[in-house]
Parts: sequence; C-alpha cells; structure tokens
Amino acid sequence: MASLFPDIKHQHRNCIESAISRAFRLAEDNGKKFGANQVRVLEALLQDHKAVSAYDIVDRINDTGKRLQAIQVYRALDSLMELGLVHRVQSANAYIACTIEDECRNPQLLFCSSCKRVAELASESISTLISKTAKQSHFKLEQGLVELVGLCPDCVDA
Amino acid sequence: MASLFPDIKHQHRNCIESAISRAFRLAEDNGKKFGANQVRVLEALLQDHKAVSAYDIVDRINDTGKRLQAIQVYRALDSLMELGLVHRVQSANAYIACTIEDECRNPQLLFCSSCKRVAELASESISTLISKTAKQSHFKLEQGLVELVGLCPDCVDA
DNA sequence: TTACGTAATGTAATTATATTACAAAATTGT
DNA sequence: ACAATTTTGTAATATAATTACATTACGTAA
Repeated sequence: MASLFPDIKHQHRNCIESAISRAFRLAEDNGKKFGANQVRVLEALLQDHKAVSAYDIVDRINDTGKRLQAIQVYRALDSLMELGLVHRVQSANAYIACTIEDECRNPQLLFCSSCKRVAELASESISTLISKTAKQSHFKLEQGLVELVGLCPDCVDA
Repeated sequence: MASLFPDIKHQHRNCIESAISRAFRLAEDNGKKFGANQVRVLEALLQDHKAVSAYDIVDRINDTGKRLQAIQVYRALDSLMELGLVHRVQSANAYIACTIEDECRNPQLLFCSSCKRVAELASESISTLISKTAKQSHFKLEQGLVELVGLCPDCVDA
C-alpha cells in the first residue's frame, strides 16, 4: 500500500488549484457564500499538508495583502469546516485542508507528531464500528473523532 | 446493555474513595510520588463524572484550603495522566478522572455535549482496528485517540 | 429607486487554555 | 552533613478562542 502521506516532491500547485476550484463548486452546490476571507484562509492552509494553528494562518495571511484578525480567520474556518473543506486536528489545536475529493465530514486523521503532516482516511470499517458502539451504548452520536497520533513513514525512517 | 454512564443517584462517595486508594496503590507500584497536589487535583476531578477544565479545577481547589496556580494543576494532571488515572478530553479541552479499575492508557471516551459527562470504554475491537489501520499505513502509532461526541442516554430522553 | 431587514465583515477588547523561566524547598544518594 | 536531583512555588507570558458591537454589503418589497 502506498503511503497516505503526500510525496514530499509532489506537484503541490495542483493540490491547491484543484482544492480551490472544488471549494467554489461545493459552496455553490450548498448555496453558501464563498467570500474573500474563506478563500484566503483556505489558500493559507493549502500551502502545505501540515496541521496549522489558527494564529499561524493569521500570520501567513498578514504577510501578504490586507490584514485579518483572529476572529475573521476563525469565522472562515468555521464555514470551511461546515463545507467539509477543512478539518480540525484536535490533538494539535490546529487545522488542515481536506484532501479527499468527495463529501468529507468525519474522516480519521493520521497526525505525525514529528513533521506535523496529516493524512486523511475515510475507513468504512472504522466509522461503522464507531456507529455500532454508539448504538450499543444508547448514545446519540454527533461526531466520531478518530485521530492516530504518531510518526509518519518518512519520519520513522529518518 | 446497561448505560455506561453512571447512574445519577449512585453512591458517589464510593467512587471517590476507591479511586483515591487505587491511585495510591498505583503510584506506589510505579515508584512514583503521589504528592498533596496530585491528591487535591484528583479529588477535585472526582467531585463528579463530568469533563472539567484545568481552570475549573484551579477554582474548585482554591475554594478550599491553600491556593494553587494553573501550572501546578497542569503538572499534577500530567503526572496523573502518566499513571492513567486521568484522561484528557480533547474535544472539550478538559479532563476526567478514570473510572476503569485496571491499567488504562488509551480508552475510548463518550462525551455528552449536553451534560458534559464522560463514559469510558476499553473496546478491544476498536483498539485492534486502530492498530491494524496504523500498521497498514506504515504509521508508528503513539496514541489512538477516539472520542464519541454526542448525547448520553439521559440527555437524549430529556 | 429607495428604504428596510438580514447576513457578512470589520474592529477592539477580553476570556480561556497552556507554558516558560526561574526561585525555593524537599528528597535522595553518598 | 553535603551535593545532586527532583518537586513545588511564584510570576509572567504565550497561545487559542470568543464576546460585543460597529460597519458594510445584499436581497427584497414598497
């Protein structure tokens, strides 16, 4: 099985472009507005595949063009997360641009504690097991949070 | 299946006593010190089965007796987590006293977003599936974080 | 078109969560 | 008793997220 983590030398420009155009499509489909702030935040996240804190996003944005405040970034993150275009990495208080093509609401994240990169999984077997567990416990599941924290293949080898 | 969530009217004093005595035993077994601050933090957490923020712990402690600062509470939480006596609820930036009798390092948490209570699970099938997934991805797993966020049976009914 | 209601954006300030840095006291090994 | 190490105490700061309210943009009905 190929690594879920993006090749270090992949054509990253393509990621960015396809993610942005996908974002516009998705927002349109959902009748949501996709304003300048959302675009800037998403672009900032797409600069790499690492988990980025909200304030790092603020910094990235404020390095270029019109400055934004934290609250504006948080608002954009919220709407992007609603669309499933961004995920929160709970174990790092950070955020990541989604890399999965289709509707993505509750992925499993593999977070490398060394290089901070994040890979996404949408494992049927995991989400099924989670749902089943919730049902058994008479628990009304709203979100099934699954994060694997550890070392990605590149960092293990190194 | 009975609810994993503690009965609202259970004999809570018993929980506290058994958890504290278990804590002393465990610390002794591991050759770790179990000082006054650890005891006070654990007692503060044991006042109920809810997820409690670090600063709420600070407040609970400072309502009675010698005052502690945030950093002291965080230090105590760290050592308690090392012993497996306390777990962090990532999705709530909060902490919970462990309710499982034996060694407990990586439980699955059921967190009720309404009443803030937390139930613990130690599901073999989940942890096995997580490990398998990590292995398949050539990912060196350090921690498998699983949190089910939603409504507990009591809050669903209400 | 204008006037009105609603939603999105902007600005300032504050609250919540967690850590760094260093001093003082307690503990351990010799 | 003494030095080395660990734990605890105190102050300050860093990081993360939200509240409150003003302003602007946007749809829509008169």
